Amino acid sequence: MLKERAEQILASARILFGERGMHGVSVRDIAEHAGVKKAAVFYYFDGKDDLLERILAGYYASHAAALESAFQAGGTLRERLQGTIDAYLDFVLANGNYARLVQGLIASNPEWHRHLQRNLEPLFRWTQAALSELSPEQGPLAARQFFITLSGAVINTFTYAPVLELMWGDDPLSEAGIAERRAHLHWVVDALMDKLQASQDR
Amino acid sequence: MLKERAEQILASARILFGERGMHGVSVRDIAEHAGVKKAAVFYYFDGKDDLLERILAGYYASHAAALESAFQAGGTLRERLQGTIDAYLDFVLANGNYARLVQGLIASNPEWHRHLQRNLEPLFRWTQAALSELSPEQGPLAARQFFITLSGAVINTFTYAPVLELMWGDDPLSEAGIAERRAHLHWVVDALMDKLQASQDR
Amino acid sequence: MLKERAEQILASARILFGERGMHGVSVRDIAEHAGVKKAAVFYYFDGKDDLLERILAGYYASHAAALESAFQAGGTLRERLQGTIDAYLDFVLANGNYARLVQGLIASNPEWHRHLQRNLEPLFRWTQAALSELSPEQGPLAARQFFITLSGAVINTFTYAPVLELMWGDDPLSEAGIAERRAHLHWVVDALMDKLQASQDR
Amino acid sequence: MLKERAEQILASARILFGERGMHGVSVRDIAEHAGVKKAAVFYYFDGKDDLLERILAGYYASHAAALESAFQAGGTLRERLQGTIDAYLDFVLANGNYARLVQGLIASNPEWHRHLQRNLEPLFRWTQAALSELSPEQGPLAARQFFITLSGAVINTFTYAPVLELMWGDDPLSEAGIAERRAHLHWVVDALMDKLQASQDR
DNA sequence: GATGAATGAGTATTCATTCAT
DNA sequence: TATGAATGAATACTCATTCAT
Repeated sequence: MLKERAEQILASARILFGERGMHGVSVRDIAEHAGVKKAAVFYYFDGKDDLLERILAGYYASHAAALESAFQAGGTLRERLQGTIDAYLDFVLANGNYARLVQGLIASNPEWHRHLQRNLEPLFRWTQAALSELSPEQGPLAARQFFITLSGAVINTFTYAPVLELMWGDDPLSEAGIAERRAHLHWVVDALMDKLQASQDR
Repeated sequence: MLKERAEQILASARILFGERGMHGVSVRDIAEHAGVKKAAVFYYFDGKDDLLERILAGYYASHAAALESAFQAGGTLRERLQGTIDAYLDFVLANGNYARLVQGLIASNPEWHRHLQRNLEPLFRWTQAALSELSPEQGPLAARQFFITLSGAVINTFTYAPVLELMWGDDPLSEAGIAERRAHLHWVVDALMDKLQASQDR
Repeated sequence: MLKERAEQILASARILFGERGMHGVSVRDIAEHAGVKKAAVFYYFDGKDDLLERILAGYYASHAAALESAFQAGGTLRERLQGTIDAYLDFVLANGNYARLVQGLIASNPEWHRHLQRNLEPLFRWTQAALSELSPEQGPLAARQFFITLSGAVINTFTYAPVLELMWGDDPLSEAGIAERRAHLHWVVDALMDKLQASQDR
Repeated sequence: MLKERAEQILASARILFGERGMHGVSVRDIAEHAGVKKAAVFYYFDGKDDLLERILAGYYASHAAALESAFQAGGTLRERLQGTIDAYLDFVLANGNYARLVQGLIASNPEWHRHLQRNLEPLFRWTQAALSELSPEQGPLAARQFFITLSGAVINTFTYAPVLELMWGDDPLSEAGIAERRAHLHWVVDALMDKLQASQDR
């Protein structure tokens, strides 16, 4: 779709924004990383904000697509939730800096909140729909609470990773690390579903 | 301890850094917010980094203190974990921008990772010690996995709040919102402990 | 080689650094003197240090070239020494602020010593080579002593000039002044050579 | 005369100005070096310029005194010149940073030229008086030419020292280095006097 | 389609100096 | 006699962006 040149720039911006956050990266940095003249960045894009917007748009599109198919897969609710967790994990894994970028943005750039909200919305709607059988609309077991808890559990895997690596010595995002984390999250979902269904049965 | 003027400046920095992240705030902003001349900031502090360092130091000290007493309280493991979750929640609640500041820093300023790690360390050690009875050293049920999951569940309550507010219309950090969240987290801890103990008994 | 604009800036820096020393001149001063916006200075150069470095590099290159041909000219040792003095004098004369710049740097900016040394080195080596027939390696008549004495005698002509002008009323760097100084230096070289050869003959 | 505190500050300023030049030293640096509060510097002195002025005044007074006695000693002209060179050398040696300070000032701070001139004046008058028997008023052998040549030969010993040390490996201002230099300068004076008297006799 | 040149507005930080106490 | 507090003005340097070519 985009010219090769533009894709190059976008890719560099994606990497750098993810690593150092929007404010921590200059257009010069992006151009240099992309092996392109600074003015080219402005030729292909409408500036730094545009760059970020497109990166987010790309992420959101594939993020939503990834989760949608998981949500809409067949099987029990539990299986679909596990599938969604897997899809989420796989997506963030495949889109290296997504988690850090969004988290950094959410935590430090109020001007992007509305933007982020628009794109978080579908994810939330799906969670809500998926859990509607078991989850009340309000209260501590409402879908929205699980939304926060589970997305926090997934996202933090990635945002905390560089700090945890310093602490543990080994990389939490290595293949083994991710496998362990995935098993843990599955176990957590099981635990939550067990209890949710138990309280339902009562 | 610090002079009134310095306290004033530190408070402003705490607020602004929390709202917009370190890079998003200029010394000028801080000075203006504090009602002080820009040069006064440099008179009382050694620059922006020093300011951030002191803010973090303050946070960490009270954060650690808050969690320590919870970890070391009596009662069953389950009660102590619930107490810790409560303490964590209360701490972040009382230190408005702590979560956003740290999360923004972790996600966008690699140069602060080491610093953050030093102060996350005791928290992790305590979790590990607390869970040692039930939790294996390695694998999906290792303490470190619960550390990520639970701190993510707490932290995200706050970092996602402004975006969720846009989505839900009501403030997730209102008294009611926090009460609901707290109940949810207690329920989650129960769910996890139930399953952990069940697998132990087998 | 350099763009006109850059040359302009460099020229202004050369003048101002020479007049007031590195620390005594701000980038603003340079920009104003060059009739250029301050940011343009940073567009063309990597900052103040870069500017100084290039000025020095330029000076050194032409300085070395000027002295080299004199050292390597034919004739008796005495003639070659006289030629070198002339070349030195002519060079400093043609590069107005060279002497003041270097002297100011040497006397007040330790961080530039290494840099200055690297470029003084070839000059010293040549003196040493030139005098090797007459001069012992060590002691009061070693080449290095003559190096200091003679370069001091030349350099001081220029560095002291503005103060001497206040004292004498007439400009030591006027054509007549320089002619007188040149004759004096030739006389001095003759005096030194006479005595050096006399002690050799004995 | 001055309070101990003031003397302390003056001493520190003397050292630092000599090492890094006036512009390279801040009042803060001086205060810290002197182990005194910054405001104390302004209490005892009228600011940075005043400090420099007093340092120079002190130097000049002792400089003039040192040379005066040498000039006015008995003996042949040659002996008196040698004595003066010795006195000059000894003075600069005893007043470590004098040469560097003055040279740095002369080469980079036009505003101090008048000041320096006033204090160079007596030195020049004495040289002129001393050489009046042998030296014509005008031309290449005028006293003023010898003034430049000889003071340059002495002064450069000190200003170039740190750079020459990098080049030679050993310290030109060590006891041995100075002894060699002193012998060299005596030899130079002899050479100049020999030739001057020879041309006189003709 | 691409870019070298240029810049206005901003950044963190330093510094000599003043002054109330 | 001293100094902590305070600051206006300056400093080197960065940056997103524009625009003529």
